[in-house]
Amino acid sequence: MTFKQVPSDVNFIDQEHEILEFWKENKSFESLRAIHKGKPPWSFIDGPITANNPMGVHHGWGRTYKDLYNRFWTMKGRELRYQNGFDCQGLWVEVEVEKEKGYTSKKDIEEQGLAEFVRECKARVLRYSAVQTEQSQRLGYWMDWNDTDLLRELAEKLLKDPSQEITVDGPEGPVTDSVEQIVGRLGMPELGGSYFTFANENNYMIWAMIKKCWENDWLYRGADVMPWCPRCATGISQHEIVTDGYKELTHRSVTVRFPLREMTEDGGQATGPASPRTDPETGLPESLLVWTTTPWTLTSNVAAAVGPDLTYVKVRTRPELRPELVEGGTVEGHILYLSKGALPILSGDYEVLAELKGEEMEGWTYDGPFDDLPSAQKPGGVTHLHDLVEGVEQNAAQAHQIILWDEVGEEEGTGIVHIAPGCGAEDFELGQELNLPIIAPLDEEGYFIEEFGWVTGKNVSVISDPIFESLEEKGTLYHVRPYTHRYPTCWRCGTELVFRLVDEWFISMGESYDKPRHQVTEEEKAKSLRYQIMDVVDDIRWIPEFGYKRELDWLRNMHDWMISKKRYWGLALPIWVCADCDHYHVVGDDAELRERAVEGYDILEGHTPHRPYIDAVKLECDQCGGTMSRIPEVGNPWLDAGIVSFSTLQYRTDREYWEKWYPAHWISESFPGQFRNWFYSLLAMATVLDNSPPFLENFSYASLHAEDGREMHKSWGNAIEFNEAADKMGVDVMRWLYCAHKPEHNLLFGYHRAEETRRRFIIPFWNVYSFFTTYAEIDGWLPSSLVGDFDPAHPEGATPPSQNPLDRWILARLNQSLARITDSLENSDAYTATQSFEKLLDDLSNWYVRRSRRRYWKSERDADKDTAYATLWHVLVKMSRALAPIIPFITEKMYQNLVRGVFDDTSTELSASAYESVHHTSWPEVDADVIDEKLIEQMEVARETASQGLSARGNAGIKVRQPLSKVLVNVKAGWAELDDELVDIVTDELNIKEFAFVEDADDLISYNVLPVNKLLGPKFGADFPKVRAALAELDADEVAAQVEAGENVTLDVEGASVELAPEEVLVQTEAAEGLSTVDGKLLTVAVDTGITPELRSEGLAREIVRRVQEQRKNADFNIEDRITTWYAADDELAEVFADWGDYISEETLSTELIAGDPPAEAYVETHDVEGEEVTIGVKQN
RNA sequence: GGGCUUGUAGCUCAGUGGUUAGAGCACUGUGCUGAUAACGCAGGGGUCACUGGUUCGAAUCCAGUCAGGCCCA
Repeated sequence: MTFKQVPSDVNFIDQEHEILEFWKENKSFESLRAIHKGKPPWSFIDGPITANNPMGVHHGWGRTYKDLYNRFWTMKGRELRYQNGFDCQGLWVEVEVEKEKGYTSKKDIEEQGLAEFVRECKARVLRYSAVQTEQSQRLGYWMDWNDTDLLRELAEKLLKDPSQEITVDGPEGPVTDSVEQIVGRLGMPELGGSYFTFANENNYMIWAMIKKCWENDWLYRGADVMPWCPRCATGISQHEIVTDGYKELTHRSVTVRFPLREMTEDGGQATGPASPRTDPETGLPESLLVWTTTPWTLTSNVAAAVGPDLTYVKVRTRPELRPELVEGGTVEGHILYLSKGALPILSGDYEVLAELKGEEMEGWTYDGPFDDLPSAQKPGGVTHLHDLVEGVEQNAAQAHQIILWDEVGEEEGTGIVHIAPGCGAEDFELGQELNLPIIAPLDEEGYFIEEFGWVTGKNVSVISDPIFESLEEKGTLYHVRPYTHRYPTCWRCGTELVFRLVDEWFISMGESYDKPRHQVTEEEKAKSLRYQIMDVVDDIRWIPEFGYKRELDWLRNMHDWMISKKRYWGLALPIWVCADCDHYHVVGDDAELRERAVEGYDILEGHTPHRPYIDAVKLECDQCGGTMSRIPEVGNPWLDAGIVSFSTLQYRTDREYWEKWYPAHWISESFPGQFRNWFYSLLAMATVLDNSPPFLENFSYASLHAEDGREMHKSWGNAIEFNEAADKMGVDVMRWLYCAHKPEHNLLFGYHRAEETRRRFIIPFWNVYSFFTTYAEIDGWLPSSLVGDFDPAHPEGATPPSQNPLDRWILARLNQSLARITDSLENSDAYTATQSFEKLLDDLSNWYVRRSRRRYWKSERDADKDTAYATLWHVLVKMSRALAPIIPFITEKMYQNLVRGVFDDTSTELSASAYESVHHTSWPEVDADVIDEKLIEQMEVARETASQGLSARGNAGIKVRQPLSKVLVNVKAGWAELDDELVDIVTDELNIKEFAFVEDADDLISYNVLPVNKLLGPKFGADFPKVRAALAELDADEVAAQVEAGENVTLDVEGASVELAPEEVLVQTEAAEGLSTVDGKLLTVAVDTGITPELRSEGLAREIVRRVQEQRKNADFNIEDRITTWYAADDELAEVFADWGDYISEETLSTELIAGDPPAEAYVETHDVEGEEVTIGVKQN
């Protein structure tokens, strides 16, 4: 048994599929769990992914981090839960199911039946959880995944017959239950697998949380005017609207006259339609000028607001001056009131008659734009929320008057704001303060309700034109203009939102005190959930650090949490309301529900706690004995996701288990959005339930964009689907690309980046491995020294001993890098880890192997060769094990060959039992003893010497193949000269015979002198530029000599003599005379460019060797094949063959070197070497 | 409008007051090679977003402006 030779060109993607198959067949993940069972826990709680569509490449980014740290901490000897989560409930699923079924409204859902709709939602989630599971597996994400066939089967059966009894396998044996209940128990200990937020336990755990809020007096039923989607027929909460919602839209804004009413006889204001108020001077009718971007709200006008301190103007319009500008309108003028700053809004000629303060206008009454509709005549207005207008006797028409409001500005509009308390949040607040009537005109789907006359039954989306026409008819329309603004839209379906008066349920966040946090008292804190959560936030490590500030900022500003939604598929809010007395009660769990139910529990029995079955359950009111029904609303989906640090950790059923796994050591999601969503809901719910942090470290990352820097959108043609990416790039490449990026910056993802990543890391790494196996197989080398000492957790064993400086150096670098990588990964810093790996690989591939090739290549198998193999094998095994969490496929492939291929029970030579998978091994240990800092520094100097030497050769135009006699090196202060063993490496690399250090660089260079800015800047201040100039005047060589001798340098600065100490002068070197010199930071390197006849002959010999090697390759010989070589050459080249025959034979593995024409069966080429022709033939022996 | 964050080569990004601002990719030239899809050496490529300030000296510190991203109003 020996290593398998590995080609350098390999199909990584096919290989990944083979490895997936290998893991599956061998149940490698299950074995991993068995190995680590009972070790100290490392708790990761997964943020649930919405199981509604296939996952995208942006999910791949997050899942790579999750898998990486799961694997890392596993290797560090911790036990993990490996539970993935699926987010299941909510509007997003409903919307997709509606699309699938071709539904267009809530009516369709209700007509088709809620029970069926909810089953469809569950089935969709099951189907896509299967898709996402398979995609995650493709990524190499090791989790406790469900059998995807079973998930799909459950989806089918659920639709066919949810009550059918089935038996499925669980970790502790088979479980039998109805299909519906099996689905409701997914993720529970008896079934294992991913958690699903629709699970019964998740729902009941939220009930317990809401009950606790209720008991703390933090739950309330509120009314508010909220953004509302008429298509989805539901309110959109603050969480949802802020980022995803706003769009730049152009609407038609309308400016309207509100005619003022005449004063009453007693000097008061008219409260009903009265004669129009006219200006005593001109006799013209007077109006307020009012502007709005939402014409439909004019139907519900109640009042008009002015800024008390703003200046308003009384304006006479003069259409009669230029009647040609008046299209079909009256040429008679008006008196208009508007704010002074809004004058530009006026069209046509006008004349300012007077100025007045807003506060002077308070109480003026006016005729509303739609007082002719019945709605304006109803006392209190029109709303089903009667509580809000209790005691309001006036109707809207009677209530029309000017009110004062500080928030009125004049940047846009007319400075007079139309107030419709049923159509705007601020309007509503004002209306409540002033006890105004409320007109709430729209039903759930945006249709005008009864009481609106001709408007009734029309939809808000088509009402603008009829409104304009009606205003035109009445003569109150001033003008209509396009207006572009940021307007909220539905994040799910894109429909423009309207503002609608609704009653919803809220969790109170408590007051946000207007003072620094440390001044908030304990009593204030006890009342305010907001500050309690902030304290919890303090106990968490946030990566990146600004996450801490973000979360606190959100908490300072957030409104009460609206937890209800008027939809169908979701958490059934456990709130029951009495039909008789309006008292409500919150149910804390299933047991309480069963106990208190007076009706309908039999209908729920056997079903999961979802609509419609849960709605059948009635309770008895403990206040009045009436019948209580559940409110129809379902819960906000962030409740579902936020409860998982309790629900999935068996908080209600096994407190010991919960204590073992709570809080999570680590959670991770993409930060856009999550500070207000998942992070927030986790924090809020943990604070309510346990007043403790639900996680200790939060690692978050930015957004994934396409390579063009824009967001990925299918319609833009720049989107890449996950499956396509995986099978075109390969997931190791994707994972490296994801990790080799600073997470707080947006990641640009695409095929060019992937190709670059592959070439930068994956391919060179594979090629080092390929190099090793090629020669180790030829020589039959095996890591025999480990026999008897083999530890499957650390299969590379102890650092192999070596006297070779390159070996010692790469082993030092390996362990130095590993120390840094370990530290980085412990601190969730994959970026730094990948940078260290890339540097290490560069050292390994482009220096260690480059310089060590001959040790593997030489013919005889000696101790040095064995040491070389032992070193490279050790480095490859240890390095690939450390890389395994990041790139699990390629490292598995290497492990199977490098370790498992030889340490096998069946092997006769190395009988030892390796783990089946690289992922079963432990995190490699740093061998600090071999980190020889001095050697690492010396090698740096050696590489720099070689680099400058090559540069010097290049400058002189001499090929590297041509040997030269001498290289001269001056090492600058602070750096040590090279040891002999490193000198050999440099001369070999440079192809130069003799290496000499020179004490001072005089012979190699000339000088340039500069002031040391850091010292002389402060010393001379503003005179510094003059000192610099004076120094430049002096002879540089002389100054350099003085400095070298430790003498002061004397300058003449505008007649004054100035002394500079040696350390105040910087001596720079410049290119040389005679030699080819390169001056660098550490060294000055010069090569002697003279070529003697002997050197020339040797150069030609190397040239010949090179040609023969090329022929071997062209002839497709194997690396180890022995050959016979013929040559036909004249003069100088013939001599070279004669003089250097042994060398040429040895290098080319030629057993014979024969002068003369090659036979027909040889592979022959004719070359031109330095103008001379030579024919060479090669033939395998 | 406020908070956080970013702006450096064609691209991706390093660079926390000091000599001539760097790396990788891409491009050009050249060299090396029986592991490499590579690699080495050299070259072209810069308004360090802009303006002002502090300083002998600013990509770096300060103030403001502009632009992008995230969050909030």
